[in-house]
Amino acid sequence: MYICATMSNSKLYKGSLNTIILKLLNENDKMYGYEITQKVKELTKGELKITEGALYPALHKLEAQGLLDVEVAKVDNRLRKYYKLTENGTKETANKLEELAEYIKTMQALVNPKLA
Amino acid sequence: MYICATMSNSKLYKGSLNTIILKLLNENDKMYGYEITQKVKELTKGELKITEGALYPALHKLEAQGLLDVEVAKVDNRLRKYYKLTENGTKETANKLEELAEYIKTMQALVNPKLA
DNA sequence: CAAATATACATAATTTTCTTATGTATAAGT
DNA sequence: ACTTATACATAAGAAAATTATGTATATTTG
Repeated sequence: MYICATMSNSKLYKGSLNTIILKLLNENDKMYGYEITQKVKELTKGELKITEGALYPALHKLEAQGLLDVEVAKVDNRLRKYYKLTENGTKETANKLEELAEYIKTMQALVNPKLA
Repeated sequence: MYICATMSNSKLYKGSLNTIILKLLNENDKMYGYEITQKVKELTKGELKITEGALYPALHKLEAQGLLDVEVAKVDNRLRKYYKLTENGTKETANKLEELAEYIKTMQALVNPKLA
């Protein structure tokens, strides 16, 4: 028997995954997919879990948009795909971060109008 | 000829609409749909526009979930549907607001780890 | 040493939640 | 008269997740 005690992966509002990926790559120069999932888990103390079904398609799309470059490596006989920001990716990171800040401000105006 | 000068309705991250609706009803006791769209526009100084295609289905769903009660009124020969929180709706409002606060904290941990 | 867990990628089916487009109807402004 | 505002509604489509699988190698553990 198994009693589920986990908090059903507290909400990742749809639309913020790209921002997270770009920001992490902005800080860490180059990362591979699995590393990103672990980093997010670590930084949020387990609050947020990036699922593979969301992450890998997102990485592929960002690459297709020219925001990321890929470099394949073999470590311990296992494949790794290192992603890093292109020039446009760096610009887009700034945009996304501003968008996020704007969103947070907007939501606070709605949810906490006294502080606005 | 028409040159579009609008900022393509600055991002509403998917998942936050219910929070907004519940919070507004928590503050204003009872509101009707159109009123909600106007209130959001006002509070966010035009930054956020709730589309009808999103709002009405959301209201219907919240009602179906037992979080809202409806009361139909006729004002100036026009229909209005006033929504108000049920008891469960009030509880869920608190949950959603906590969820939002959590999300903002989480995103700040990711995007601004120096402050964490 | 067999089994389970961790590392590392990937994709398909489905669900959720929007946007866009359309429709109906009345009231008020120009 | 025509446009804009008020007030509801729904359908089609898009976007972005979740969930469920699948493959493969390495490491830990009982």
